[in-house]
Amino acid sequence: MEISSHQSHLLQQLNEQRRQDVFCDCSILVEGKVFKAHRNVLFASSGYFKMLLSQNSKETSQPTTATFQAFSPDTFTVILDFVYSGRLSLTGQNVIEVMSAASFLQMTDVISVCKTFIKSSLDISEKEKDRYFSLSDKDAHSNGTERPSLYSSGWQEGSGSPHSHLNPEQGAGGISGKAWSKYHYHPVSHRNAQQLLAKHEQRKDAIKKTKHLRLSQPSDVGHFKSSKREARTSDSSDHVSQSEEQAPVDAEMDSTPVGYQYGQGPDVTSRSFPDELPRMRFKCPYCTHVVKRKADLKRHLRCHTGERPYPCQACGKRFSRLDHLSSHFRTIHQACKLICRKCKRHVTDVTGHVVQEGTRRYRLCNECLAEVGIDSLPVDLEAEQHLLSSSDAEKESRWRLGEDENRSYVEIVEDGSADLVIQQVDDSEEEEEKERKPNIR
DNA sequence: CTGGGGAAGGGGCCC
DNA sequence: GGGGCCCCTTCCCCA
Repeated sequence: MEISSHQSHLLQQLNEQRRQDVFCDCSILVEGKVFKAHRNVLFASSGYFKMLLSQNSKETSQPTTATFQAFSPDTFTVILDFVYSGRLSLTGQNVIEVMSAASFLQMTDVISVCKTFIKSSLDISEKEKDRYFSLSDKDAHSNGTERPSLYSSGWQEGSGSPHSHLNPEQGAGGISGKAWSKYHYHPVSHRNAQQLLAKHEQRKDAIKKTKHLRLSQPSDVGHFKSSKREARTSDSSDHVSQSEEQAPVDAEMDSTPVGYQYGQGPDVTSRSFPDELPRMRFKCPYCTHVVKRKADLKRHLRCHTGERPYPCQACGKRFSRLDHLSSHFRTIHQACKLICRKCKRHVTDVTGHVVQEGTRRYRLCNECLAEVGIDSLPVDLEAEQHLLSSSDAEKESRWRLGEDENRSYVEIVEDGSADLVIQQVDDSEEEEEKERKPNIR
């Protein structure tokens, strides 16, 4: 006969002991703040502590001290509260840090939930963006107060938030992997997020198979960055560089991202990081990349999630970054290089044409085009007429490509960039689009 | 097979 | 934090 309340009761008791510093035999120092805990609980919850404490098991008579500066006390509070309650207080503000810390501490359950949280938020974010972009209201973009706080609902038990799906009755049982299933985070579009994740991974596999193969080989991690980048990041502490050498890199989402692996050295009782370590560094939970700004990490995460929120309205190709889209648009569709590829003379849409040869597009003046033979080279009218031939007048007004053929090169560039319209669309559309445009790389 | 060029994409960093 | 620029690497295509 099993008494279901026993687990939660036991954990509650342990949590009470922790709060009252009863039988606590482990001190964790995070940026100067001391957290008291029980070794056996930490051992059971964290791969990092398991390794740390197992190597220190012979000295059980002495209290263990661990020191961290890789994450903030607030973040560790969230982690420790989870360890002792099974409840993870995730918010949009802390999820990156919590995931990074969980990666560090090798708490796979926490990582999984953080992943789901991020994925779901991205999905919600996309839908919200769609809504706002469809309004074509620039004010809505710039005025943050009008946008819903996508992460405002913390994932806390009994929060009453529509995004909170923790059942208070399920209380403290979630510390075991089996019981964890009770604590699935089910946001508005959890299922969509999972599908999105799977799709992103499939696409990423197809597109970047080579890179992933390289990434998945730890021995090659050191060659992942260019020499310049290595030099740039060399100011990082030993903490980072050592981790990059040790941590197995696996870009697959379904695998467990293993974070920093400390505690393997002789000094396992106390582990401090060098003081010169920048106070806040953001570690990618999927790879060993570390950035200084959260925004950079957010941008970097797109290369793992495969999120491409910026489609080119001219050709449908999607980009993960706005500047890449702008660059693509200027290069491909705006025909920045208004020179004849053969005679190098300046040409306009009147005096020359864009021709397509294989996958290459370039301009030839009418004279060179005649020399080469206009029949031998298909004139690529699509790029120039794509939008003009559209029946959508609004689209035509947005993408005034070649609208004024006498306009100077500089003018075209400047005005064109101003006309660049970014549209955010649902991923399901992308899949259909991908089928329609199989040549998109 | 090889080298050059174009394009994409990732990171650092400034505004 | 977002936008944008610069730099770099990688991949692909072509001569």
